[in-house]
Amino acid sequence: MGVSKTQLFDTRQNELAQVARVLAHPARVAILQHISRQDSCICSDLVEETGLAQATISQHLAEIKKIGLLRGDFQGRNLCYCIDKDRWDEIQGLFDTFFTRIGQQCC
Amino acid sequence: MGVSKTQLFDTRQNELAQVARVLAHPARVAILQHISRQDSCICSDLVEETGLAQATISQHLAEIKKIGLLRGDFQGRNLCYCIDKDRWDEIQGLFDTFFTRIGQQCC
DNA sequence: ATTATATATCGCAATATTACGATAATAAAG
DNA sequence: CTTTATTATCGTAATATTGCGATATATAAT
Repeated sequence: MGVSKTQLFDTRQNELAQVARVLAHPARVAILQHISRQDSCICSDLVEETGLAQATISQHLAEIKKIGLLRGDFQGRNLCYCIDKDRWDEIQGLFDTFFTRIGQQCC
Repeated sequence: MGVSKTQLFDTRQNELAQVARVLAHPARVAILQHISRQDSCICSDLVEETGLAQATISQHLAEIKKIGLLRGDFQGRNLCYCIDKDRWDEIQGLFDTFFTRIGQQCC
């Protein structure tokens, strides 16, 4: 059929999967790294940086926004994005808990 | 077009994305959790556990194997999988580095 | 208000993923 | 060697993702 049967799984499993999906594309990994490297946040020389089209970058940004990781503010002409640190730490915690629990129980 | 342009990104970015992709489905998260919960490893009552078809579970297991996270041994009739702890720790490290670096630099 | 620049959205094509039934392959038991 | 139980693979259908050109929207400057 081809539809993910999310109803078979619990909230935590679905949430982790949803967040992992955002990191499951190298462009989105690169975008997050690039945004974080700028002292003050950054707009979209991401297009130059990555070599992807503007529409494509905008779509990837939308995916990252969906899980609450981005905040955008206009600075002059430019819309500058930065990472929402609280949400970032929260998600880091999600992964850390997942990895640590399984790592302890396993084998 | 619809092809991920992996050549635009570096090895680390692609590796993280590839690993994240495996975690990007709740069934695979659930499978990993379930395998880790068994003292000795587990075979496939995963089908019962999840409610997915046997072929589907087998496919998900293959995805998890691709990134080196599973080791399988026959015990009697049953093929019992367990998590490769070394690889698990390695991947935990990958995510931890990624999250920590970005978390420090950002904003 | 108009213009210039930046970003988002739409529509489409190509490819990838998810799921499952059917079937093949594998390993223990008889 | 044959049978039985378990897991893997194949083929296929439905849906999702990726990417981009074209276009719409939004903000700042004039």
